[in-house]
Amino acid sequence: MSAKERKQRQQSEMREAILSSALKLFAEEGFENVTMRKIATEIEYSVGTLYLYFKDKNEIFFELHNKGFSEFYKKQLSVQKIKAPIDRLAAHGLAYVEFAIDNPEYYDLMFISRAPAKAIKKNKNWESGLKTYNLLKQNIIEVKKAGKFKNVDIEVAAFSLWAFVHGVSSLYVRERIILFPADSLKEIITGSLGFLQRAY
Amino acid sequence: MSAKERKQRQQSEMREAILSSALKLFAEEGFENVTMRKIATEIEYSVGTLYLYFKDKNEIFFELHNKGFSEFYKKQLSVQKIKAPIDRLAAHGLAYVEFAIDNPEYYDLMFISRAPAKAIKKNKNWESGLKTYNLLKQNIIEVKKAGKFKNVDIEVAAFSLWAFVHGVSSLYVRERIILFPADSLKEIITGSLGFLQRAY
DNA sequence: TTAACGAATAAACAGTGTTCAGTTATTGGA
DNA sequence: TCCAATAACTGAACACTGTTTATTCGTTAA
Repeated sequence: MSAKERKQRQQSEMREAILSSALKLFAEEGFENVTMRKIATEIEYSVGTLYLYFKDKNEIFFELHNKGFSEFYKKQLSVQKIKAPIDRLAAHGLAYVEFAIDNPEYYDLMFISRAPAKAIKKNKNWESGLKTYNLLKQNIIEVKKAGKFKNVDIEVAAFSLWAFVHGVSSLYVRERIILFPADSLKEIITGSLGFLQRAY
Repeated sequence: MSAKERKQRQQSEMREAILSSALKLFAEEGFENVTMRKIATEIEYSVGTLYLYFKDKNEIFFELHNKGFSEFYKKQLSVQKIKAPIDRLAAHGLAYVEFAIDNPEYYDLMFISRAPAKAIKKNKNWESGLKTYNLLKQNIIEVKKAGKFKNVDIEVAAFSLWAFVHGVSSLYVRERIILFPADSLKEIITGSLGFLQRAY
């Protein structure tokens, strides 16, 4: 059945082509400026063809959302080599914010935008997000073992830390930190990460 | 010149009518489902008329954004009657998150959505936001006087606290807390506000 | 060779924000 | 009271958006 196999290969190649074009436009022009027609033009097919490979626009961005999470997880893992639990947790938070600053479009898609969130509910594929969240919880457990975080529920601590780094990241991504002069921005952000360590 | 005065009054009445229709639709159907044609139908005028009173759709939502900030500020002020600085700051944070939960559309417009942010840059009217931010800083200063928050820069502390409550609020508003069962949500949020107090 | 099937297309649909020539209403002076 | 000038309003049209579908084209299997 090599004919069928080729068909399947061609199909997944087409999906891949659509995704990488979408990704390119997405990075260049931002989420809101990516249209189905632009993607179609980019891959040199007609608009209708896109709908043979993806249910709708949300499904395309849901796939990019997954790609984002995969890179995100990789970045988080790179921090795990740090031995001291407390330093590791601090680096974890910094890595989180750095990802958002370096990949604002991805971060938007993953944690702010509503578009792919709709697709998530159906696919119940928040799995990728859970994996990184469990990494965080694991690091908190080890900090607890190291004697800090006494009398703090793990769930509460994890959510709190997440909320904090997400707060910093989303204020940055959605440009709500205009208050601060651009050069003091980095200082404020790292300072604020240091601030949270007082809660340890 | 009472004729001119009447003209001006009629003009501002029309703006008000447009805004309250937009607000109504906005609260009922959410930001994305409010169209210029729907607003026009609501006030029983044609679409074109809207553009005689507002430059574009963003300008309408920029005004609603201002209304939101006004209510927001009121809510923040209600906390100022608390005498003990530390309790007051805690209540301040809680009031912030409560506002977001009770007025998700407003919160979205004020701190997440990109639409009115475009209008902000031109009108440089972030003033309303600054007022509430200064309130926060004032409360931090008083907590410092009460002997806490030693060796912490006020700017850093203010940004950190803001980022934290915004993190909680925006995760809620954009529905990224699906992880947690609905009934434990409140517990998590209040618990997380308590967590931050460890940094005091 | 031909019938069947799958892939790709292009036109059309219903919706969006925005513009602007044309119509109507209101005004203030003769 | 009449009439020009001005202001207010309209709705059709424009250029877009995502999505659907009848039709065409190329490939495959008998």
